[in-house]
Amino acid sequence: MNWHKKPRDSYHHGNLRKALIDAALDLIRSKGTGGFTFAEAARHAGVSPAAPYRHYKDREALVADVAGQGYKAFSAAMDKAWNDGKPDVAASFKRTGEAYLLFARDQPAYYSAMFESGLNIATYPELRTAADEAFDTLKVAVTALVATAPEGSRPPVLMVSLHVWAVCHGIASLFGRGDGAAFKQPISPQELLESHMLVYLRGLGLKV
Amino acid sequence: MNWHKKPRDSYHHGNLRKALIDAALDLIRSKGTGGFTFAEAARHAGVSPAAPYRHYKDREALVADVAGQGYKAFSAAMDKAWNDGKPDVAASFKRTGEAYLLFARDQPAYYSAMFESGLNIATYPELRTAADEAFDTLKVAVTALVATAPEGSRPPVLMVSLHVWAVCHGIASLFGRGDGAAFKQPISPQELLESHMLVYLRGLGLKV
DNA sequence: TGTACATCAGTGAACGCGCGTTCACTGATGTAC
DNA sequence: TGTACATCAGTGAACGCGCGTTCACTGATGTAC
Repeated sequence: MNWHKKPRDSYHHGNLRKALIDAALDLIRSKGTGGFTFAEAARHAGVSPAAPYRHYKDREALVADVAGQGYKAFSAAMDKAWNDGKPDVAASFKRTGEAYLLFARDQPAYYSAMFESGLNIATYPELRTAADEAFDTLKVAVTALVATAPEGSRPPVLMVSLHVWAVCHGIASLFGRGDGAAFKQPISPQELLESHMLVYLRGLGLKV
Repeated sequence: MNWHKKPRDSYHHGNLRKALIDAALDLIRSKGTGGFTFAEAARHAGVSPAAPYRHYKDREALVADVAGQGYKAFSAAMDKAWNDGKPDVAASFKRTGEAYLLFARDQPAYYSAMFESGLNIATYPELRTAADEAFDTLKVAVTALVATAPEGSRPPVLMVSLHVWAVCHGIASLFGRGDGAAFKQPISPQELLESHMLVYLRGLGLKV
């Protein structure tokens, strides 16, 4: 974990932006989204306090970039889990929901930056776009799932997608955090999600 | 909104703790959980920067107290909505879920302090207790709801309670915030919760 | 009821520190010819 | 291929400022007798 102390081999850093994001992730993990300064991130990345200004207007812009990268990683994880619905829709759908929980558990710093940093969506519209992209994967999965029902008795995709998103997010946020903030319960997040989806899909009349 | 500028009528403040909590709520609302300093809260409350130390060890202790008060207010709102299951269990249950959403919408500062301040539950065990108290109301409601099913086909109360908690929390966090952080959708939080519970309860075999 | 005294809850001045931000600078890299 | 030059991405010193925290203090309140 001493990567940030490694002396640079040249005057130029090479990839300071990435280094700053990594530093921010480290600091968010240990002190929370608002728990570090711009100068601290620079120090962590091994550069002078003036260097970050070449890449970000201010500390918030850095956090926003972290959130953006988080959405990208999240989107990729969801895509990978869905895997175009192979080998079958039911299994892929389940994997996709689990990917949501795993991301929250394994990447709590990204998760915090994405959902709890209090960044105003109006100020950073690209965050909204990035989030929508991840949500699209979920919608694709739900569309495929809903299509297994007989025509005429298919529930609306958007509604179902939002339900699924909400329940994944609720379970992940409350019970499935990788850090100390979790309200731990005797039932695991994975079990909670699975049991919920079982009941919910039965309620939709879908046999999975 | 100039209450904090009102000169005190005596040397003693009278209720500085409450004033500091109000100041913190104000600041959280405009700048986020981590977006203000201890000195700023003091200034906002109209006292010297040394005064808060009579009541709190540090800034974090103040935020923790805010979260604690938030849980109390939340618990009270849930209790009031449940109203001992009157006039009937189905209506009360629905009201209780809606109370969750309303709290998140109308008290975003409390909501942030409670769920997004990154306070470590191990450091402030009283927060866990306060949260459990609010959750208890939900469990009471679920118990009554489940009891309307024929004996032998009743789903486990804890599981259902956690499902309901998660979905309320997910909807509130993602779509139902009173501040700029909401991922607004064409379906309202209230509609989302209602449609979800309709499907979910059908899946449980409960007629409501 | 009056008084003496302990305790409580504030003041305000002081301190060192680190932060944000600017600046003129410089080393490294890319490119036109 | 060599060279001149523009641009890029850093440095490091400097600044003023506000923060956190401590301290001796003091005004207000509560209470024993």
